[in-house]
Amino acid sequence: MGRSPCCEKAHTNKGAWTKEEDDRLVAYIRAHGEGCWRSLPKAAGLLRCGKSCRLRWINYLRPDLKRGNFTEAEDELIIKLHSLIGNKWSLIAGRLPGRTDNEIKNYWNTHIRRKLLNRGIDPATHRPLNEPAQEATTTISFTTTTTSVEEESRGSIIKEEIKEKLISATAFVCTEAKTQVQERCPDLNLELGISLPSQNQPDHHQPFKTGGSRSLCFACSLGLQNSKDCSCNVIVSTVGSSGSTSTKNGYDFLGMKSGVLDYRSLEMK
DNA sequence: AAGGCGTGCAACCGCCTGGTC
DNA sequence: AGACCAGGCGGTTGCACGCCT
Repeated sequence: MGRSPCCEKAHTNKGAWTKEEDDRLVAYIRAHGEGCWRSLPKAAGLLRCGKSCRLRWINYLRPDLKRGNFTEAEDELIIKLHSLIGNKWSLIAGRLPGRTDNEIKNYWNTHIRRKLLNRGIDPATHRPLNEPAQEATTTISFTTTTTSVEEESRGSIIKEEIKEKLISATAFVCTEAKTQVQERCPDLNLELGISLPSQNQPDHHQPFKTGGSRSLCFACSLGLQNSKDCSCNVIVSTVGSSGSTSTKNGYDFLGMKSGVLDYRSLEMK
């Protein structure tokens, strides 16, 4: 059975939005708020697909959007975040108030890619262009399903090394980016600090404390409290011998607790 | 002036994920 | 457990516009 279309395509407009359509959409959302996108077009009297309405609102009509050129500081922040998390445009957009994922994605493809190439940096890997290509995807498993004590301890060494590298890389990015942007946007919350999960149950969404006992999940550290990416209090994946995962309290930072760190999530294409 | 070409950006498409029943 | 649905995301497309020849 094929996937059902998101809306009745036969009776929907496509292509550029007219002023009148924009006005209708804005008026409806002002009156009723963002709600069910599927039913919104009909309710607002628009011959548009719900997805199209959502996109138009998020990328163009939202009142908090910052139009205009990207600043140098924003450029650098995007580059650094991209080097850390790859093409996760929505996550990157989450750190740039007033910018949308689509805008950042377009800006990356049209400006930053070229800028990095001019600097002699591969925009996909953030490495010098003349550096030999490396395997793009590496999956490192340090599950404790091995029976040998030796293998287990080796796994734990690798695990610690990865932890340290992630922490230092993250700290570098956070510090650099924060310094640059804070000067221009003092109100911007740039607490990009990322900590490993505390063994203790963290108080959800408490302010990030370096050296303290509390920690936030990755999403919260990126300022995405209450987003679907937030894993505080929710997830710890434990990999059983069957390979299946189960969830308990706590946060599984990039699979640290589960013992499976999938570098595909950090892959730079 | 006009045609070709490159660039930028809005919008679409298809897939994935999480929630609900 | 699995089917279905809505929302969200990243990749891609297509059009408008400006520059160059």
